[in-house]
Amino acid sequence: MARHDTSATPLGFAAHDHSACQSAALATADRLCAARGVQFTPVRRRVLEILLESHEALGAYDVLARLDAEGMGSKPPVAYRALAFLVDQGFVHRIERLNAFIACTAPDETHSPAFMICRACGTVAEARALKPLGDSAARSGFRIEQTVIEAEGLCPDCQKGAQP
Amino acid sequence: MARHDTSATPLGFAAHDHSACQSAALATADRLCAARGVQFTPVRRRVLEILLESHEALGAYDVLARLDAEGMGSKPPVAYRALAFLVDQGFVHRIERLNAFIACTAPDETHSPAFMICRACGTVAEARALKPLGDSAARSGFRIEQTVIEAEGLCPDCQKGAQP
DNA sequence: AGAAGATATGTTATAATGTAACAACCCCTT
DNA sequence: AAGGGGTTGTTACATTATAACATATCTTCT
Repeated sequence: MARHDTSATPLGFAAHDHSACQSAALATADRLCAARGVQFTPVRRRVLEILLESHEALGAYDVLARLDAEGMGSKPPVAYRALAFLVDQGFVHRIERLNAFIACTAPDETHSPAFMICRACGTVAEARALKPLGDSAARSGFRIEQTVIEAEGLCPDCQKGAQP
Repeated sequence: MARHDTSATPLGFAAHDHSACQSAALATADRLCAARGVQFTPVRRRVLEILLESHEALGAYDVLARLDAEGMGSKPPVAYRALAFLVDQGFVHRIERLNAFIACTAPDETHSPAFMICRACGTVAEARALKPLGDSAARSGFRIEQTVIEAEGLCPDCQKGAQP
């Protein structure tokens, strides 16, 4: 936890303009919610902002703690419901491996995301997933609706740091 | 829960000889533990047997309940430790999406597994994973050590059953 | 504007999942 | 038999998550 510069923080492992990416994501969320006729309420918006600000995977209780500090809700269901909404709308992804949530980097495109999780620094980078099962699924007759793809390893910075 | 025939139950979505697959998996585990100089203790063996018998993904507390019923341990750490051992040795996989564990179908080969999880009946089938990130990882410099690949959808049987 | 219905939030309470820490035991070697 | 490594037993607790119901807010229709 300590990734709060206003700009030029890494997105994944590449530098980017952080504040621009934040406001773009919020604008996209505004637009899509309006288009879909769903409510982008203050709590929901604030939770998305929290995830965008930190640009890390945060646990539901981390998010809740921030909401609580701001007087926006102190009980687990408040955070879980907002997170469920954001995940449903595709603005946030759940990282199963970490029981955590992270803002989507491309909320305006439907995509099957994949994540790279650094086991040393905890950074999570989103990537585009390839078809991970090839035709095993087709051959077996299984109809895939959604996939979880999460790679764990060492990010470029932490490799330099000489972790085993 | 209800998949306990002694043979010809589906492995994933294809029929197979269940009792043969069980005893083969146990023999492999015996052999590998001996080769690796680690102890295949009664609790560890029993946990693997439980997972092989059910041939489903079971939660840690499901496993614990069975151990308890047999007088082999009643406290969570007993189950969690045995499961951690089996996962370390590659005899069991953890399904992140379900917080559950399933016996590996190919414990003698090192592999990066992928799973197909039927959302209707809960059956979990193991498949071989393809490289799910292509060169995103290589391009970004991320060094992958382990991947979680879990597809959720409908198995062939449940598609017939007309789930939406 | 007002009422009805749908949606969202607040709250209580509890369920489900997972682990740290230490004591006791077992087996093997010295 | 003493010591050491690994395994198990147990206590206690931490973390993650949800059901259920009351209240509030928004939306739509008249």
